Amino acid sequence: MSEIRVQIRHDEGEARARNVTEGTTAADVLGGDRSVIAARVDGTLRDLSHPVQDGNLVEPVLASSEDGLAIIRHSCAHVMAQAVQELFPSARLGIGPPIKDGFYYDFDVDRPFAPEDLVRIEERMRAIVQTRQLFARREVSDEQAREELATEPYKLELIGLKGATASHDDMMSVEVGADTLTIYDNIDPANGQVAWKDLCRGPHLPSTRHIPAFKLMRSAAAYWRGSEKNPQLQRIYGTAWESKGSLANYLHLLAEAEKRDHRKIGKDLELFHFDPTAPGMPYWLPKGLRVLNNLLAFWREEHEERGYQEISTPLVNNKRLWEISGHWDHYRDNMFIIDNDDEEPSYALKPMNCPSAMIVFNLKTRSYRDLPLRLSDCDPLHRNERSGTLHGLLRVQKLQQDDAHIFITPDQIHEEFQRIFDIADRFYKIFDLDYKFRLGTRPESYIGDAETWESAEATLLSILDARTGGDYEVENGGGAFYGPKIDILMSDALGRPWQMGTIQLDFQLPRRFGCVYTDEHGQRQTPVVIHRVIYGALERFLGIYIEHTAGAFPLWLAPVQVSIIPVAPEYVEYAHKVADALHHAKVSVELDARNETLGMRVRVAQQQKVPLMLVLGAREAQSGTVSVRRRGERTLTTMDLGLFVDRVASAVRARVDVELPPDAG
RNA sequence: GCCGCCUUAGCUCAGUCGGUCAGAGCGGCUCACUCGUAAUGAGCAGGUCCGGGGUUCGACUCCCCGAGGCGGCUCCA
Repeated sequence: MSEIRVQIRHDEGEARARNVTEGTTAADVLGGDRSVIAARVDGTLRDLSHPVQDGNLVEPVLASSEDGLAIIRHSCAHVMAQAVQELFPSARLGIGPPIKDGFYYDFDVDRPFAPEDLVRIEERMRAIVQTRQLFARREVSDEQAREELATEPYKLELIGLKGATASHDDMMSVEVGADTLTIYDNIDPANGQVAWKDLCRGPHLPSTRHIPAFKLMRSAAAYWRGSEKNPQLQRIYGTAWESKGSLANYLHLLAEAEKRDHRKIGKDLELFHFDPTAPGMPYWLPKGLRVLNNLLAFWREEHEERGYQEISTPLVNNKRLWEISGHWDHYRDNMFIIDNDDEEPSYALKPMNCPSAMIVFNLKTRSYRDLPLRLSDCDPLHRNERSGTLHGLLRVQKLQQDDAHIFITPDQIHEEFQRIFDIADRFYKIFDLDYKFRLGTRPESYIGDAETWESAEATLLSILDARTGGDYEVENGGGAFYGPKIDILMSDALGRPWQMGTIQLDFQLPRRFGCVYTDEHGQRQTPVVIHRVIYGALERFLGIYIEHTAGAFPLWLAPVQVSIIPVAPEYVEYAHKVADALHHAKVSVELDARNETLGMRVRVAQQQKVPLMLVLGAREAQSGTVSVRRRGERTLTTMDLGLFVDRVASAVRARVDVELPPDAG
């Protein structure tokens, strides 16, 4: 046999050359380390059984690496599909890719899976893992694949889409790439028989015994190839890890994340309520509204400083307005329409503020000297969402955006965008939130001409490139119907992404509403409008922020900033004096003089996430001091009442944490 | 909108394979204790078992319809 020469590299270190005989596999080259479950050959992930070629650079893929976990999860998806088809012979296969923290597989089945089915499937999977089936890769022609998969209509459809899918849909391309089709056989080592097989690009684990830990999570319906027009398949989600410890750790993290759920915290802290009579439309309770008002007060200060002028406009408009704006044709399904049988025309609750801003712009003749004209509008909006899409505060039907419409000349676009990005930076830094950008381009349903759209998209692209150095996503077709947009995304406690702020470029609405300004040559011009929100919807922002902080708001935002706990009834009088002093200094106080033990009342304040607690007894009453306990800390500080009031009040005003003297006992 | 699951006291949840089983803890109220930094003790009150139909001698329990919620899909701030 002839010799070939390969390079082997471990841990990003120096590559070392080695001579091996032809036909040597990646596994042979990399040695018998059990934590190596695949190979990267010249940068491409391969099975360990892949024969290396002369000149290849071969690197190990560890089970615990990101690629390794994806392979474990992908192989686990196969095991699940095999179990499902063994238990439900009529089940037909959809696709089964690895995803963040796990995998799923879609099936066309006679009836949806019940929770008990998942238990049975999981048991069968454990049995399959026990048998140590081998994953064997085999290249097949299109014809051969069609023949072997004749009973799998969805796989046949994928074969027909081969090549076209790779660029369009990552999930589909897991099954078929652009090149030769491959089938993975699961071989039972006991008898050498093929126990199961699936059309798949791979790579896969050497055998099922390399799946150390997995768990099925839930089942749900999902449209075939992600389109509502297609039939629904039944999807089972699972998770898989390189060790039992990692699985346990992941499940623990999930449980912890659930405790941060803003819906639970909102109830515990009495922030808001959803009533069955108003789905998706929050009742703001006193404490929740206080937080919301604090957010808005901060927002107003910052925006007035930056030249924004706030307006408020009608909640209900005649449908004529929505016809002019295009909402009637492009957004009607999401609008609450008030239809009086005997009266023409209809009215609708506003789902967006933009048309009203156009009307305000048109109230005067405008000069280029008036631009940029920044009109903000935080009115409540109503959007009639499809049922099944609501989600606590994160997806509501009544919302308030920190909205603004900025009328500018075309050559002011770039600078105005920079100003908006600066505001976003300032806000998100204060709240310590992570975010990323996403560009949304022209959707299927749009107004205006393609050329204008393309130039607007190009403008946004160049701004984004300059701002982020290319660190952003592009969502084709993700724009608003009137223009392309840059969205700002954040994640909830479970890592699910949500669209928060958005900055949208609009050449269409000003034209539709006949907005004009006079330029420096006395010519009438149509302004460009930027629609922008920083918080996004206040409801969603607060929901995300609750999950981010687990309800432990910073001092300036907290609904109750100081909780006062007198040690015994005879000190209640002094406690009232302290409460009054704080109240007059515009600090939000709660006095807990209930007939409960001190420990109990401290505990309640702690659970209510009150930032500061004052315990008042004989010592304090006598010396005119307060004994301060910070949320989450056990160390106490005793300080003069007047000093404490000043410190807290100024910290609240400055929206910073309060500074207390070092521990004085 | 689609699929599945869920809905019992203010909250969190037991429970009945259809028959005095409507329960617990927390919370609330009352009383006692008068308390120094994450749960003092005792007693009392509190439920249209989501709503509407149906099956049955009998329905919180089974069936159908509806509402709301949860998890996804689709759609979006």
